[in-house]
Amino acid sequence: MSLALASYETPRRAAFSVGAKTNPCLTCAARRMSICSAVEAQDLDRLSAATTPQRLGPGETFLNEGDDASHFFNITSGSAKVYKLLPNGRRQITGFLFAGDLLGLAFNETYTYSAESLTDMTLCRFPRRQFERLLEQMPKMERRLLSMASHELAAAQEQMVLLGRKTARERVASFLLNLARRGERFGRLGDTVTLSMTRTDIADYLGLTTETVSRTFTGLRNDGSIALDGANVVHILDRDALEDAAETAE
Amino acid sequence: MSLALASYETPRRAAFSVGAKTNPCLTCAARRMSICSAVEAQDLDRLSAATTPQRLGPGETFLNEGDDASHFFNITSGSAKVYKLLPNGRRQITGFLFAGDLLGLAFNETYTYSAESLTDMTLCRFPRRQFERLLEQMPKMERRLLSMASHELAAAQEQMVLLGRKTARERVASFLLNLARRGERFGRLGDTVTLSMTRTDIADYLGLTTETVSRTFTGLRNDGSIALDGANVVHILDRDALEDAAETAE
DNA sequence: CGGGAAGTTGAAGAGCGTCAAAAGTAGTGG
DNA sequence: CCACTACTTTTGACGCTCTTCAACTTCCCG
Repeated sequence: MSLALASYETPRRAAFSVGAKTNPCLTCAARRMSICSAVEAQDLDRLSAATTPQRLGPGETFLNEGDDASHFFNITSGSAKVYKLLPNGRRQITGFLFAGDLLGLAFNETYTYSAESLTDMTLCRFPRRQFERLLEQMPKMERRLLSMASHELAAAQEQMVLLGRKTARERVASFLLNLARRGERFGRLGDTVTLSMTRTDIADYLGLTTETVSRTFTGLRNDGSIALDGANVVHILDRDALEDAAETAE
Repeated sequence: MSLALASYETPRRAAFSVGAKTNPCLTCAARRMSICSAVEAQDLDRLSAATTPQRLGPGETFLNEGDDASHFFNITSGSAKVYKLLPNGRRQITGFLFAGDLLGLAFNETYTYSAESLTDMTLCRFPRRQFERLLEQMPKMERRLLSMASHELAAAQEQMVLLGRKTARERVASFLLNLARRGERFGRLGDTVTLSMTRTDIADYLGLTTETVSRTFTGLRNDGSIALDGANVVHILDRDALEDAAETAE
């Protein structure tokens, strides 16, 4: 659910070494960012035994709102969007997900949202019941999960402020800054952001239309706050200006 | 965070019998709705030993965004609003809270939102560290907490759809239906809703202005979907019409 | 009663959405 | 390498919903 940065290109190697003798979790680039970091080395085998690795190309729907919540997912590489639809086709993207993010934490019987890959993706897929049993046996992992859920809750509240009370310009500026911050947390430079989602996706995430998002990008470019290198690479030229435009609290 | 119904008037007796010999949790009207329901009777003493009861009148701010997250709260009666502010004074209410709801689940060092009572309130106040220690000792309670957090996350996503993609009329209709449903879950009739919050609060929750909320109420009344008995009591006359107006998924 | 807050209603305007078309970009195949 | 197509993005003109500003009404508590 956390906002995030486009196309996570792992500095280490790819998520799975399928068929390797060593536990794949040990070499998983996403491990340190996810719940797995709370799992002791000797428990990793039980974790990896429960999981099925899965590879997806871009644009694949791998989770459908309303379906039985049979599985729990952990993204190991790539990015995805999570969304909900209204009857007449309006769409709200509730989050973009990246390596380390979790998905399917539905304690309801059915998923309450759909998810679709944006890029090539790899993920760990756990049968839900089995995952819940593992949680009971690994209190540290459960605590980590609770901590991640509470962070997501805080992010969701921040997003409510954006959707309920910010102007188009503030929304786009906040969005870019969030992506930049996420990039920094994962060791990238904070002044360049690569977008793995379309303008329509951004619009559906920010509660705007494609046209307004596009116009707002243009406006920020004309102000000298950002520069666009193609449609998908954004250089932050004037961070202070962007932060003023975002009207972020704190 | 869950939407909810105005002025929780407990069908049993008030939350605390201060100074009683028996454990106050045993007579707590909020127990069955909260995490405490996952605590064995013999553990209730440890729980109640950690808590300080607190009483508030209406309009008291008991939690401030940015303050040290020193305590964790459990509402035992009454209602409150949780909100975030933007620098220029704009406000987004991220939720209305009622008996059984939790507050202060910040795994950050500081609160990320403020909270203010709407009515007379009682709450249980736990020092955060101590509460975390109790959680470690009571895995069932921790699991219950995780389940509540994931429900809140689903509710937050639903609210994002409302804020990002619904019209004023759809927002107000959804809001009223949510209150009505919450009322039903707590044994009240689903066709009358008592509002414990002002029009301004509703507006700040729905991402609108007071005027628009007021006009929308009037519109729904003129359609015959609702009737207003004073400003704070809403009778749902035509539930189907209201559900159509809400454009809820599913 | 009376005064202040909360709610309602009205008129005008702004910001964003809608509709339409042009420009840019990527993939495909001759 | 270029042409062709399909899609995404950008830009423009216009309209609508909701906001803003203002006045009036209702409610409530002393």
